[in-house]
Amino acid sequence: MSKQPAVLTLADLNAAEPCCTPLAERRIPAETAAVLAPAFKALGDPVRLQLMSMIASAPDGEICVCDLTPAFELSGPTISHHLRTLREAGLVDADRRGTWVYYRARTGVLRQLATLLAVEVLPTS
Amino acid sequence: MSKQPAVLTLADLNAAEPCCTPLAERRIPAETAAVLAPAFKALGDPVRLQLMSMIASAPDGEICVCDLTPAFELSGPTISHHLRTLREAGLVDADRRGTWVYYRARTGVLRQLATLLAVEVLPTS
DNA sequence: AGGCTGTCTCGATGTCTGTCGAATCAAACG
DNA sequence: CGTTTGATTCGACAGACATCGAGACAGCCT
Repeated sequence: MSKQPAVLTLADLNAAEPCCTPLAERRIPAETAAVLAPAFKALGDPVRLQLMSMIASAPDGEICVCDLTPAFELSGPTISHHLRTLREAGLVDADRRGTWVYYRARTGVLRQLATLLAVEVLPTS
Repeated sequence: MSKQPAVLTLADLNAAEPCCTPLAERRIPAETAAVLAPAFKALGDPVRLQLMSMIASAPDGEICVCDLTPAFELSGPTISHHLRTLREAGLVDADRRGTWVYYRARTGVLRQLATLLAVEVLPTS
């Protein structure tokens, strides 16, 4: 299951080193796009973007579902569905401790995405 | 139509100054999420991510549709549809000059998105 | 054990999205 | 002009998605 795959996987995205060069530097290959697109797709919903922000900015690095759900006017199952989407996109990790489930951001992945979108500042145009 | 709206708009995203604080710094408000999510959504498709990269990394800052279409095994209308999506998300601008249409990246918007995803590096944990 | 609370899964439903072929529009060229 | 070439729009269709209520599951507490 962890025998260095031929293609890039989501697990690789949490590494310290950048997986890819910035979007604007050179054309990204199809395989890379296929791996990264789902992460952007997961962030492409207002509710999930807010959830991601709440999780990533949580004071202790993690936040309880019980604090996330009441922040939206949506049913519990719907929030759970969005959290699962973020999980499957590799953006967050879930961890059950007793009654409550805590979510924490995979900062490595966020950093990779930020690097990918980074744009050179032009030298005085 | 352009009388300084109460809420953030896509046009603001191309400004030089950052529109928002990073995701992980503080929770982003619902209105901000509603404006930014469509941009991530547009990047959430492998074809569009590659298109975006091809446009952003074009040597002259712009690239012809006639160079984009043959790079994929997709019909012309389908590529056109994806380009429209990128356009409506505010990520690219289109410009017809004679027979050909050229696309260029709105680097300001890309920069905003990168800033939003930026993550602080922890001080030796 | 039995009940309670928090979270997730399942099934259903209406909407949105990716894709294509055909038709249309825009500009160049005979 | 008519024709050709490049790009978009239109109409259609299969598949994916957001949302919900009902039910299942996991831990607490008495």
